[in-house]
Amino acid sequence: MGETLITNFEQINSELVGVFNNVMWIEEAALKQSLFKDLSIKDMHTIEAISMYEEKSASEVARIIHITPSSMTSAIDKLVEKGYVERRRSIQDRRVVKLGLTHKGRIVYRAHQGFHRDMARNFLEGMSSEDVTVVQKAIHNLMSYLTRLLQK
Amino acid sequence: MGETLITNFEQINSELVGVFNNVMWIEEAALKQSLFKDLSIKDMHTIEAISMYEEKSASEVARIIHITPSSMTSAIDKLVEKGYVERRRSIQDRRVVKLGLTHKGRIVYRAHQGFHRDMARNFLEGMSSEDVTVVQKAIHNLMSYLTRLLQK
DNA sequence: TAAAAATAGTTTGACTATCGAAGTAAATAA
DNA sequence: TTATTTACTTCGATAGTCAAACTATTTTTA
Repeated sequence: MGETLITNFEQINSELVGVFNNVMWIEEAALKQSLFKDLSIKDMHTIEAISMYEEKSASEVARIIHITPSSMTSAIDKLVEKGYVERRRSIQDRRVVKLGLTHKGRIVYRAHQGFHRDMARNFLEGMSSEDVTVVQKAIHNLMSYLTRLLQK
Repeated sequence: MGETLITNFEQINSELVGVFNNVMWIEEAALKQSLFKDLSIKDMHTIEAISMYEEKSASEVARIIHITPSSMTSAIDKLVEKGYVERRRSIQDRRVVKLGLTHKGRIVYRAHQGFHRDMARNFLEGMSSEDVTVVQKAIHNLMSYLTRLLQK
């Protein structure tokens, strides 16, 4: 590895760390400045995991965001109270609670998607289509590395 | 934008979100499997912010990780008790608390740096030096977008 | 098919991280 | 010298998390 490459690696490494260490906090701060001040970034991730179309059960959502079912219960309690989420008992299996977004929940979901898109757009700023393919490979590399770690 | 490019954008967007939503959790899980089970990912970020060489005050570290000075006090209390961090009163200004890593703190700091490097290496896997430059630009785009948001 | 086991979610109690407000000690300005 | 500001700490309140025990329902099994 030449000196320039090493320098590149160091810079990429340190900016990657910078992004990871700040992105959550920035998302939280953006929420607090928005119309949805009553949501934390964790609430937002719950709403994101519930998502728009497929119905999910409480425990499925808990698994996605890595909290226990009991924590899920109290998280959902608050989101229901604030009017973002609906609880419905499943008809097929009456033990199961199906979660869905209310109108207000859908609005904030879409707004948050917009935030993510802005981030992705800025990520790819000024890239040719060949460049985009390279970046796509990189982010895919990273995601599959993390998935691999997750499975261990 | 052609259809392929749109598809690329969607995939990059969704993997980017996937990375952000999972990386903290994976770092936490990796810590729990390591020799340093008594550290949370937030403890690790505190240690990271204290860093190896330059002495930093308690309030500087608090600013870096976005917590209040009072939260910093109790975070440091625990890291001191567990033997990762040292408190020293500044001689120049005896109100100031300078923070430093102990031997054990330095070991875990280096281990965590290794974790980051592995991530960066996987991110760049199979890339030519031209590709690396492209990826470097992308991650730099993202970091400066976030920095811009942060300043607002 | 009746009883036992498993599953989905909730409640409870304990613990931890966080904050803001008030307090202390030291430095700086008036 | 006194008043103000600064750096940190203490205190009390609040929110998120978990594990264990519990309820209701479904599935298995004897």
